[in-house]
Amino acid sequence: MQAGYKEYKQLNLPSIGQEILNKWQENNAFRKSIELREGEKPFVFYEGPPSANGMPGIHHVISRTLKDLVCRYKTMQGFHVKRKGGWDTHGLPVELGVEKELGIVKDDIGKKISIEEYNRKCREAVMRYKDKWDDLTRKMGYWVDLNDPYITFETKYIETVWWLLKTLYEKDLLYEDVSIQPYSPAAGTGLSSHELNQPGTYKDVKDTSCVAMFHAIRDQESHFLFDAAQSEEVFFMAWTTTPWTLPSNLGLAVGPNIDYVLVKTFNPYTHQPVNVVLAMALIGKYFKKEDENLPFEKYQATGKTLPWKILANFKGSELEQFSYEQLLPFPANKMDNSHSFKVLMGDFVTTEDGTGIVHMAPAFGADDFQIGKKYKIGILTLVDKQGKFVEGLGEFSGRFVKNYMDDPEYVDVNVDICVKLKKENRAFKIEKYEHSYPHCWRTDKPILYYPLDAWFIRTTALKDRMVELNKTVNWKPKSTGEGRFGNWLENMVDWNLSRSRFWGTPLPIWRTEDGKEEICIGSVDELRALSHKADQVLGVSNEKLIGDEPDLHKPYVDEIILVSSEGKPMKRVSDLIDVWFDSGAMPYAQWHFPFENQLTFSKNYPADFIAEGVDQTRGWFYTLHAIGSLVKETVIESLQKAGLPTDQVDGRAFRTVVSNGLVLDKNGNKMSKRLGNVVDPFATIENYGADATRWYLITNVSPWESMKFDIEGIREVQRKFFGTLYNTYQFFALYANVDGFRFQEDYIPVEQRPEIDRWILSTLNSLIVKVQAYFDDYEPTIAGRMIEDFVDEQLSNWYVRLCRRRFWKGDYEKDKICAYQTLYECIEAISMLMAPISPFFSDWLFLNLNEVTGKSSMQSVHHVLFPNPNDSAIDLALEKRMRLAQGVSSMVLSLRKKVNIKVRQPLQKILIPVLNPAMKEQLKEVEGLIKSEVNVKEVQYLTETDGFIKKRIKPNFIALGKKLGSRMKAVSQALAGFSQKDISDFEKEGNYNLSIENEHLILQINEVEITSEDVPGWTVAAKNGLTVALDVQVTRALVNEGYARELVNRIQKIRKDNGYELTDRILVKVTEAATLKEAITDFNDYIRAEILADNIELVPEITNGTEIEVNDIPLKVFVTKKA
RNA sequence: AGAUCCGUAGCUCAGCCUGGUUAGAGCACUACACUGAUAAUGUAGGGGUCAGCAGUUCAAAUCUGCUCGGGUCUACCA
Repeated sequence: MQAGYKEYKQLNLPSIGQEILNKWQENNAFRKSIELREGEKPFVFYEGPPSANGMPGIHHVISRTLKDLVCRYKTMQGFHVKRKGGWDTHGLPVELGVEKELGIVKDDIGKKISIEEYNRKCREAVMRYKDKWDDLTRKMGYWVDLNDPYITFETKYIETVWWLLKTLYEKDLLYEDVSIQPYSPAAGTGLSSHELNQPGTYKDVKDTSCVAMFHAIRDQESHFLFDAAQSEEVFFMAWTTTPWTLPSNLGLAVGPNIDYVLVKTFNPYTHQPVNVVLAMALIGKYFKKEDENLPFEKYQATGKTLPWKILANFKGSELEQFSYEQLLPFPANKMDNSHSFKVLMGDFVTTEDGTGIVHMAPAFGADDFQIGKKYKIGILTLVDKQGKFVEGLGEFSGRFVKNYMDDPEYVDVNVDICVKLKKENRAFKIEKYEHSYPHCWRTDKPILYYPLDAWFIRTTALKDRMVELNKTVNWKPKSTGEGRFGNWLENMVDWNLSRSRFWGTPLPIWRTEDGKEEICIGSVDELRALSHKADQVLGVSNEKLIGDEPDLHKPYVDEIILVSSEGKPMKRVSDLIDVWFDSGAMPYAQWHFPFENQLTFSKNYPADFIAEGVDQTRGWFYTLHAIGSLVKETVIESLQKAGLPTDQVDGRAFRTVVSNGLVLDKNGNKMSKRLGNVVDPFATIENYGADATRWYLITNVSPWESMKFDIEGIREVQRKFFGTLYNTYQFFALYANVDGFRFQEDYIPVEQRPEIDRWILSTLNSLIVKVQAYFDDYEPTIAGRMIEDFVDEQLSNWYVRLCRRRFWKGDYEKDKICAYQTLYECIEAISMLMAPISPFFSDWLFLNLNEVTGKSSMQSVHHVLFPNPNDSAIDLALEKRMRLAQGVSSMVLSLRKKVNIKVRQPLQKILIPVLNPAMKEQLKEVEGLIKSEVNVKEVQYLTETDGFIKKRIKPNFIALGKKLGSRMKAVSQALAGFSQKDISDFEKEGNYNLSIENEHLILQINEVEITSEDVPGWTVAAKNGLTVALDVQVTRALVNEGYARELVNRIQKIRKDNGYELTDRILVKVTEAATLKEAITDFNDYIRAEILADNIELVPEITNGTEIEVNDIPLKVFVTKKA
């Protein structure tokens, strides 16, 4: 234990952070905080694994602060809160980073670099910034166990993932299918729907769109068109924003119930007469009303007018199976299929855009594919997986359909296709069209829809369960769960698991070449047994691939050959799985469940709490939730087998989820490296400390709202909150050291302490109630703001200010000890209340106190239990009347200001009109505080009988509103016209008869509000129904007292300037000044007591004294320390 | 294009759910004061058509509808 409280020169938050960090390290504070709660009720938290292949940013600080504060709070509440860290290590971000670094593209893998080598690079790259992350974790005070994290690339982790996959496979929830999927040519892989739903994937782009003209073929069915046109030039018009799909066109879809027209007109580009078919509703998009039926013979190529005329009307259904000529025939898209190039019926066709006729390229659109299948029109995939046209497409062969390679010389092939169509009289309108289009979340390149074989999880089969379970999840904010997440679940599609990449968890499915037999492997043992069998049956050599510590990654797993029941070799399908499955599997895989740690798992499932950014709504939150819902039964079975309880398992992976918002820069722009407005979290913590940073991030806005990050805000928090609290501590330490207060005396019961002590303790306990409630409700922002208000407004600006004298005046006896005990308790409680948010400063504060008093046996504030409110200390009436005192004081100070009388000048009295005895009682209790605070000698209460008060009456709108309705206005007016006598009659009777618009009304006294407004003849201030008048008369005695206090003040300043100790006694000489002599004589005792002088000597002349002024009177004083 | 959240002082935010008559706080700015907590503090001042319009109501920042502006999300819209 230390002798005295540490005192400091100034507040230095970063160095406090450093100091406490060292202390934590020495004491293993984090580990101990968990060990201390061993055996207590667990509170389960899951850490969403970050990927360490990028630098951490300030937005990571906010979500981690949030996680940390909840875990610290729950620990302080007595829960056992384990916090296992984790790393997300697979997936596209890593692979693309490595490709960039090595200067290769996907196609080079396996050619220029072996897969083995490539994956080794990925494994290295993924932990590239691990040190930085660990450093940030430490410095920001995020307590998470980094010694034993789960790592998604480890064999054990993958084994659990495989177990999950096998579970799904066996339930027929994992299947393979061909479908049109979002595909990223730049990344070389398909994407899942939730990858497509990452923020920012949809971007507005300007594409060349084109209305193409498909030449109709005259036959038995279609001849009426040609007859109506009296021409062979009849075209179907179809609009596309992706002209590159036109060579793959195999059909045109129309809405069966949509009205179409045949229009005679000219091609605006070639000026040839043409007849076109389009939806009637869309005529206006291509033709002007005033051009209708203009004489065709007057049409001029250069003219602004385009004559047109409707020749025929018909429904879409009448066009079924009409044939047309292939638009862009090439060797590569020659079709020998009688079903191709026909007009088809499509219910999805609308007349909102385009022409009402939809061009169908089954390879590149899901709708197209479906319809195409139905009508057997075939499929043309004329684009390869790199995104370029295949051979056999003439001048377009080998060209990228979009600029996937970042080629500055790239010429848009879409434009060239349009130009070709234009020249061939096959384009009616070509224009730039702006629309939003999905882009790959990693490469930022446009995706395309592409036919792929892929493995899917049948999430839709469990949709209802997922929706139901979601309703029982506590979402913060609620709207994210109901809206964003709820809608997402409602519109769920099956989860596309396949990724054709290299660095990821391989899909553990092996099959024979003919595809007849297939097996899903669910554990390493199973793989080992089967490969051993294959060694024997097939004579292959799997042995070396699957030793004690097998690497389950590519290329090794691909080399393992298994054997089917018929003795045929089975090879692994080439797919890897979506990296999001890895992270969604963490509740199980982090414990290597069910292979090990069943007990630990059962105690840590599901999570009570998780928190990440909103961007994870459709990412991690979804995959956790989906997997939890899908494997519920299997988890229960496994636990039962292990003889463990299962009542915790209901399919939810988490019970409460907090999604925090984006961090924007101070102007509200998204932070991005490109804009250079990213905030470096290390520098911020370095300069301002983690405490101020965390406090700012939490208290500025609710976590789920996007926050505008402004460094000024941290500065303000530092000054306003931490500065004030530091000052309060410093004040306490200063005097407690003088008096040797170490909380050794008997505890003085609260009810025996002075009013003001009882008040601050009551306020403190009320604060504890509220802070607990808000923390419990995951509303740390409000909790923090309340602590702030208490520290600034109540503790520092009222309690300490009013009690200052109690700490430095008088002997060390009961009142003083009360003051010390009270202030100590407040500071100590604050250190605990704020500990979850600002862990360093709070611990520093706690330890500074506790190292002297030894009140707590704990080594850290994070080991103690969170304060519980002492209900008996709460006295709401007291809190209320103190607010009254604060109000009165504030008004008196403002009156003093108005008449320019400084507070140091004592005044005789204030007058307060009281409307009832209760009010007077309330005020009387706090009278002493008011008097000393505003430096007046007495408080005089004016009652009605004094005849001084002028009252004002107004309706109590809430009470009267319902009763009066529309007569409210009239009553309000009537009351405004009340005389003083009317009001006092009303008060006397308790009710009043009012006649409004020939109607009699009886108003009750509680239906109006009566306040005092004025004390005639006095300067008054009024606020919230309270009025105060100040007696501004300054008598001679008061003037002298003012002088005395002024003199005391000057001499105190000299004491301080001379650097005397608080307890030093002094000798004082003062030059004689006529004006002051009386004051010094009359208030001699007072002055000496204040300045700790035995005597004040009045002398004619001082040669080497200090010159001072007392109320503009110059004089000299000479102060020396008494030997 | 739809869904959703948001729009209150120069800035950051309360208040809105549950309507009630002078719309608050902090920061910033200006002036004055205070000074044994002093890189603090107090008092005063300027600064708001509560985005706009319409409706409901005796009464609207608050409830409803529409419009505008911003964010986020949804979308296989050809």
